[in-house]
Amino acid sequence: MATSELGTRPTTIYSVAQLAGVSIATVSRVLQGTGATSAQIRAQVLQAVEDLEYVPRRSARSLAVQRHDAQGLVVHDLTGPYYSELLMGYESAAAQFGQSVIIVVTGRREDPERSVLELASRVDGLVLANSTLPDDAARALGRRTPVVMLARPTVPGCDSVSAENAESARDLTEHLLAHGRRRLFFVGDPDGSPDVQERYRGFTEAVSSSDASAATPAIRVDFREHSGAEVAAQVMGHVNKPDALVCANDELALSTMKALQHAGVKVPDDIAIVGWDDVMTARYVSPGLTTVRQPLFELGSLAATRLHERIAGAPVAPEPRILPTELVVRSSCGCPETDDRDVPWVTS
Amino acid sequence: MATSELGTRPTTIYSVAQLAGVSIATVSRVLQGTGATSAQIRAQVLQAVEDLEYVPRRSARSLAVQRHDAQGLVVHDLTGPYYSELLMGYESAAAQFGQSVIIVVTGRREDPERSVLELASRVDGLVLANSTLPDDAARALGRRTPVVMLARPTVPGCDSVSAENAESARDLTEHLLAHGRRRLFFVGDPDGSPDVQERYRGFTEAVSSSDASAATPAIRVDFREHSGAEVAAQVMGHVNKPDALVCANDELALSTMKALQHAGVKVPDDIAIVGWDDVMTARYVSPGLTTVRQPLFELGSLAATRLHERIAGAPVAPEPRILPTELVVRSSCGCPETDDRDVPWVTS
DNA sequence: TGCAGGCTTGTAAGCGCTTACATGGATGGA
DNA sequence: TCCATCCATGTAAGCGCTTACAAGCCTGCA
Repeated sequence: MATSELGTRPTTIYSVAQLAGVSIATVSRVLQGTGATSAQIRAQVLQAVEDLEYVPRRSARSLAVQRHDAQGLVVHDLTGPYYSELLMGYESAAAQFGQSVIIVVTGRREDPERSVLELASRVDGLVLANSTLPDDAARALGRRTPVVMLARPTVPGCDSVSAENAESARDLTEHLLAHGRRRLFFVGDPDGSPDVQERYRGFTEAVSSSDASAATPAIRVDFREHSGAEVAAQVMGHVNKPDALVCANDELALSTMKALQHAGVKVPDDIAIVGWDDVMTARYVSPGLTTVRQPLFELGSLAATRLHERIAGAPVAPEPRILPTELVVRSSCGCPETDDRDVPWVTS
Repeated sequence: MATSELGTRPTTIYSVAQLAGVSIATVSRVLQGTGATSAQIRAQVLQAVEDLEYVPRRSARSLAVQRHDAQGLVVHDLTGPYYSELLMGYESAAAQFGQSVIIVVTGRREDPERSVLELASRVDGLVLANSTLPDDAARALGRRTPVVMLARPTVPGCDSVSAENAESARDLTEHLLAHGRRRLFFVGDPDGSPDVQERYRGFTEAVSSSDASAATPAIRVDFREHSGAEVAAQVMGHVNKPDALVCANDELALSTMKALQHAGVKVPDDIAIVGWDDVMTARYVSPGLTTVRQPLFELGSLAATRLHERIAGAPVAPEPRILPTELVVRSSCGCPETDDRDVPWVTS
């Protein structure tokens, strides 16, 4: 019955020990389940814990055992469906291991590197998503604490997990080629993130091993929704209009599609459009957006798992873990409108 | 140049003190900026810190000062655009105060209450979103540590921040009534969350102060996208079909709209549909979804700020803070299709 | 020249927990 | 009946940091 005022902090292991009539070592042992304890004593201690509503201070434990039971997740931002899925997967796996997750968003920090360093001092390991820290900073960090890179190439001393990109880019591009498209543009900035870079690579590989032509370089725009108008303008102004656009992600693809349609362009008849991520909107627009689904939840969960293994002492994996992706064909690529069967609002 | 092996943990305040030739107290003082220090000594210490790549252990500091410089954010899940915006706002504000944020998702925990308790022991305060913990648990927590309720009515001893609901529900409903709609259904489970409950209240108030009729009780379905088919089936099977649906959120509204359209119903001609949240998809579907925009980023940021104030010693606010929402009129309500001006893909 | 008072720095006592080691009582075999 | 063992518990030494207090030095004024 600890009706302690807020601000009073009396309930420590000492209070419990005193109430239970034992030493603090015994309390610790029954709470941790380490060491042998008699049923009698155990019951007393547990009773005292309950009466006092005792919860051990984490910081004291962390200091004593030199472990935080926490993981740090560092991302550049949190916008869009990409990160919420990822985060769900991450938190879910971490919870299973009894790990807390502390998240820092570097995009809004004045000094990301010191935020991360400071984070490192309160966790047992870190997951670094792309565009958060430069490689050398990541490597330095990797010398200090376990780190796993997310959606980003490995650096020495760090693990890496990501979703497949180049191959699905090839598939997607070849799909467009099979539809007879011959003037393909890539939309997105390959220097913006490793993901986009890989997608661009797959795209160019597929195009150059065909008789089609691609606009080189890509239409370099920011990842986000607001870029659509700009892309449409560039496309419309081009002397030799494309007949297909491979966009670096769905937000880009969708806003471009809308802007184009707004300007009177028929999608996919005049221009086919495809993207990445399979966001919710992709199945709601008309035509449905052909895209690539990434196993985001699994990716997050894999990152947490790998980090946990590293923390537990596993060595750095020599090879990056790459999760397969899945082509989701709808009709923005030129395929016929399907009679939605895999869509949440239709009972099968 | 600390090329320490991973696993060696030698760099403590003692190493720094030794290298700089001072006492640990002095090191602590220059690092904290507390107490007077001579420029000479300060430079030596800073140099040693740099050479050793020293970063203080948080747990030791936390133990000593009885503060974590961390806030806990407890949410039920993380799906959808709702939470990513909120989280962005939260993290952003917390970062400004130098607070870390630890997040726990109760939806996937076997024992939410003890997860939160355990969280409480590593932060200085908590924000509890709706559907995470029962009121009595929240109140108990509020006696132990500062807590701010998010999108959820206040309980004694806790603060509360949320977005306006009932009033915008009234506005939305009256808007539908002004379009001549007379058989309005509410879709969503008022018992599911305080938000929905308030929206339902606003809805019924507006309907009952008009000559329209409402189906009572509401069509009670889960918040999520997959419920659309079920709603459509119920609507279609109804002896006296509605001419307008007020849905508890956009996912529900959108999937219902799709399912209805799939069944040949014209939206908005046969049935008008409106929702809540203004998710990305709302502006991409056809007809555009009329909805209510909540200031999610601000809400998150406000929660973090209020919690920070509480931690700093401010008393519990007597009144909940309620952020205004905004009606976003598109055409699913029966308004004419606008020539999109406020939409990201159109350059104004 | 002597001493009060102001600065800078060091000393040491915690913060609350874990755990190696010491201790004492009960147990069982000779 | 005695002693070696084992088991349950207590004692105390940290973990790495902060901070109240003591101590030493220098300055300036009487």
